[in-house]
Amino acid sequence: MGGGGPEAAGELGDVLHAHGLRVTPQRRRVLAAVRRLGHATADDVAEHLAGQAGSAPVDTSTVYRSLSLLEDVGLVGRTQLDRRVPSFHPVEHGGHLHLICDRCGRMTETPADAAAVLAAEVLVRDGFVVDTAHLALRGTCAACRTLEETP
Amino acid sequence: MGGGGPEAAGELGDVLHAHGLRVTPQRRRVLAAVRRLGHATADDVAEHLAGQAGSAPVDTSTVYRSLSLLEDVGLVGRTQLDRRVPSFHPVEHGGHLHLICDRCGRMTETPADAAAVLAAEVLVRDGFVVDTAHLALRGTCAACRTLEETP
DNA sequence: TTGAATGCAAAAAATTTGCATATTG
DNA sequence: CAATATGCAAATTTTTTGCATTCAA
Repeated sequence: MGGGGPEAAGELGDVLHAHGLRVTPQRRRVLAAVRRLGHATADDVAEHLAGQAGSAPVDTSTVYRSLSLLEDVGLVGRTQLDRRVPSFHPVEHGGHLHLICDRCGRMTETPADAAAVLAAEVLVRDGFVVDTAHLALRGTCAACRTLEETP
Repeated sequence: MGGGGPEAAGELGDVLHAHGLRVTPQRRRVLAAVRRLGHATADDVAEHLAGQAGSAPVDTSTVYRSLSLLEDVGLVGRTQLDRRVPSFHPVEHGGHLHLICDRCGRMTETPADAAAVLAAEVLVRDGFVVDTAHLALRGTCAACRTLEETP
């Protein structure tokens, strides 16, 4: 059983379709790799796929192209975990961060993947799993900042 | 206004000293550039410095070395704003993040620079300045995770 | 069928490194 | 002075591109 799950494939198809793009085994495999690895560099993904017995490796250029494309459609995010190269991570749907302005009190939302790096870093450093779905950030919003800077 | 400010130079000296490193004009200028630009790629920094009349340009390799070093000592952070290359941004001092476990309620601290990326991203995307000094993250701590996974 | 996607190979970026020389502490 | 940092040039590593061929819709 298990492993992958049909809804994942369906989701990929839906999303790519919605953007007028095609579903190919390479794209499926690249996405699966990112999900499997949690967070991985382009090279990690390529290596992972190359190591899969029974399937042909996926060309580096295709890996890059797929990752960028998956990023475009919002299925993966890109961050800087390693100091050198960016790494990619699956974007879990559903969450937004809440931005709460301490001046005007207004609340805005921003995609949760902004916190992916933070979550990853805190996980590595402290073993703490951040609940990004319920993350509220306090600070100063753009409007209030403008007001402050032009008195 | 003012720009720059003497405390900045002092800070740089203190921090580098604390790490047994030397203060050089190049490092000072690279840091100043990052602070001036807000967020910039290595290339942006090099270009910015090259454009300063009266001072010699700083070699690319020195820019890279300085940025990495400044990152090591915590004065700048690195993120992936652009899709291609990482960008660097000044790290504002001041805090630790609070990690609050929803299971056991215990609070831990972790260096604030973990949130630098998040802050930079939210700033660019939403124009919202996150108050990282007062940032509390909720989630599950390492200890509780272990308990859950081995019932 | 038919345009989009892949693989391959080569090019373009980006980042790092070795070493002589200049500088900092 | 002694040790560290810079600049320069070359090497690596990472990412992108052009094009013929293959494949998904």
